[in-house]
Amino acid sequence: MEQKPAKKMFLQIVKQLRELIIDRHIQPGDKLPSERVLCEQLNTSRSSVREALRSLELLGLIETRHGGGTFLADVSGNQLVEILSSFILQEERSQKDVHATREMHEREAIRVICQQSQLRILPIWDSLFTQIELQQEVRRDAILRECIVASGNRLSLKIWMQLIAYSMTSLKENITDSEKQVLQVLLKSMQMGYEEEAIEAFNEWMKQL
Amino acid sequence: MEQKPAKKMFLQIVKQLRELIIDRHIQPGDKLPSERVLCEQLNTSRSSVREALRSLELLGLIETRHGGGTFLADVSGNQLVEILSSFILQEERSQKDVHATREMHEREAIRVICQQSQLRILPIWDSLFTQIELQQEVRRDAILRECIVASGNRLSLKIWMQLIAYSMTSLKENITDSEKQVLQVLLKSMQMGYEEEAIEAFNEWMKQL
DNA sequence: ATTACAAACTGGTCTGACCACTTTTTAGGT
DNA sequence: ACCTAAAAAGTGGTCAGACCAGTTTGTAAT
Repeated sequence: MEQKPAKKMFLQIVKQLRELIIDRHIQPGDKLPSERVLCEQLNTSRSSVREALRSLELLGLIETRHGGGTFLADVSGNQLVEILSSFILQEERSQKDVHATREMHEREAIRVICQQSQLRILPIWDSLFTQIELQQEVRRDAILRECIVASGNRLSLKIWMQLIAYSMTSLKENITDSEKQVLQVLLKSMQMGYEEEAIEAFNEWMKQL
Repeated sequence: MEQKPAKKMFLQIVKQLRELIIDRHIQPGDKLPSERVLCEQLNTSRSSVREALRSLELLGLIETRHGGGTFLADVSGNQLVEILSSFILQEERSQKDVHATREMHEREAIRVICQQSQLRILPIWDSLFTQIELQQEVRRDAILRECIVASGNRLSLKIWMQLIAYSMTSLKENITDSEKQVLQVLLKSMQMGYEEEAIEAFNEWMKQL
């Protein structure tokens, strides 16, 4: 049993693909091993490999050409954000930058919401507030995604989601009791349009994680 | 040709799932039809349905519980429509979003510099100030690049350079006389660590372009 | 050397099967 | 009637194999 089936296989494969890309120095535009080779090397089935590849494709991290092969997304092919992918996939030590950049997008979204009254009155904020209050299971990234979606910047959303996908932080877990207060401050400040207070609360929240 | 198999099946399924969620008023936290039901209703195979579902799972839009079912992710479900439409429908990149995102990275770099004294005392700021004063040819993007480089976030720098490449703005041209003053305010504010003043000057600068 | 064709390779889709886990139903006993 | 425990059904997780439809590569004929 060299492998623990603890987590979902397709997620493990995503991680293994990342390692494979690093180890073999695969560059953007380069070809990945074929699905059949991959499932043999990773000791899994082609279906699972495909589930992982399709996920990465929806994220825009890879391109597939029928009959041609699977390729690391190429920057030159006017895909705007693809460069991210290679950066995230290939440079392990850059987690700090990924983290900082992700927070940048989150902060900016909060600022945008604070500055636009029509965004501050969205019902989602009250809904979130209540859910947090009622101790319901709320994932951290869900809250942040709402902010970025609300901010209306699709490109920012796309960048952010790619950053999230590969960040090993605790953002994909539910919030805890100790976060309740600062989160409610954040939401209320946002609704009131108090930009600095909202940013302050956000920074406080991030400090806890 | 009533149906175009032009696009990948799993992308079509993602789209159809979106419609299904809308039509049936499926709310966040609600259960989706089972994989076996879906592949029957969508007239496809379970493999393809799974490829679509796994993609959405990596995006955090759905949750799956082994033996339990597939559920719309809490909170974020009601934004599913927007997210999917921007991802799947290959919505053309809005120049506005590119612009806003680029400015976001620039603003953040300025904030970082203001907040770290060792960045504020870099000789480059005095050098830039003098060059502007002496009316030398200085490209707008050169100034901004210095800021982002100084901020130390290499990922942000990579993203920014990509955004610049797609920007149709006049950032690649030299600064004009009318920008001199606001630029010098920006630089001085940065050196002094006056974050709000620097951001103010930056916004003023951008408004002119 | 060039061209045309065949073979090998690769992604795309589908079917069926089995396992692990959860939910629902059912049967038994109180 | 109620409660409990076992059985059944439902559901996601994984795998193996097959066939199709494109692409790439190798090869033979010109």
